[in-house]
Amino acid sequence: MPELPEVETIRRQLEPKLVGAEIVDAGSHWSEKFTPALEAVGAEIFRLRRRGKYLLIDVTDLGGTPQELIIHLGMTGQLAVEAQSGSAHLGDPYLRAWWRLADGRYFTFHDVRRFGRIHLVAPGDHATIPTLAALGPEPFDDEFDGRHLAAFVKKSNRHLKTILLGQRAVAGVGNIYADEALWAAGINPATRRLSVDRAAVLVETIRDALRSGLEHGGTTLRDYVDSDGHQGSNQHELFCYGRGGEPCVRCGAVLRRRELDGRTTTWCPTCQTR
DNA sequence: CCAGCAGCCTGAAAGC
DNA sequence: TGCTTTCAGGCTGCTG
Repeated sequence: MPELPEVETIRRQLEPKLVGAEIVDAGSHWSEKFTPALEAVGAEIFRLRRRGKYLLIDVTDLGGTPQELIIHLGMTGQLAVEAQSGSAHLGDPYLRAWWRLADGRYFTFHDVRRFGRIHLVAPGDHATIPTLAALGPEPFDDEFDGRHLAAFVKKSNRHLKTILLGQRAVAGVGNIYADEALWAAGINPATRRLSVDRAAVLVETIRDALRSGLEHGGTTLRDYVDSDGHQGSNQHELFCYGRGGEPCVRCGAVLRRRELDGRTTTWCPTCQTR
C-alpha cells in the first residue's frame, strides 16, 4: 500500500529518468480513472514532486503551457520506465496506462486493483481532486507540530487514527505508518482527545515511522515494489502493524487487532493508553 | 458542514 | 480437490 515513503522512493527513482523526456504517445484503460493519461501526449516533463501520496509530474504541453500530470497509486499501483527492447508491458492485463517517450522508452502504470487514478490539470488546479485540494501539511514541515495536531483532534469528533488517515491533519500517512506511530507514541488509536504535549510526541513518532520507511525503501507486504521492480524492506522493521496476537515487544502484552472505522487496526491494550 | 459507511477492484489465503 | 468466502484498503460520493 503505497504511503508517503513508498511514493517518495518512486519519485526519487523516476526523477532522473523522466526529467527532459517528451511524451509522444499514450494509451490507457477505458475507465475515466485512467483516460486522462491520454491528454499528456505532446507534453515535456520538467519536474517531479510529491504531495502526501500523490505524485505530481510538472509538464509543458505542446503550446508551452504548464500542466500537472497527477498520479495516485491507490493500493496496488506500480510505476516503471522500461526500455523499448524490454516491452514487458505488452500483454500485461493489468497495465492501466502507458506513455511512450521520444527516445523509445515507455513510462508505465500497472495497477491490479484499479484503485489508482490519473489526472491532468492546470498547475495547482486541484478542485476536482478533493483530498489533494484539502491536503494537510507534509509531515516533515515545521507547520506540522503538536499544537497543529492537537487543534485538529479537538475540533473533530472522530477517533485519532481516523483523523491521521484522513489526510487533512497531515499528508501521506496510511494504515501501516499510523499503527506504527501510535504504538511508538503509546497512544490508543481510538482516543478522541489529545493534549498538545502528547500530540508533539505523536508528531515525532509519525516522522520516525516515515523516516524508517524511507530508509528501507518502503514496506512490502503484498504488492509494493519500487520503479525498478524491487521490494522494500521496512516490513522487517514493524513493531505493531500486522502483529496482532503477538506479544508487544515493549511490555509483553498480546497485541490486539480489530476494525476501527472500517480499517484494520493493531494496538497494544496495555501500553497504548487514552 | 460533519460523521459514517457502501462501493470500487481482484488475487491470495483461508474455510468448507 | 475444488468451490466459496474473507480479506486487504485509499479515496469518492452518498446519506442522515
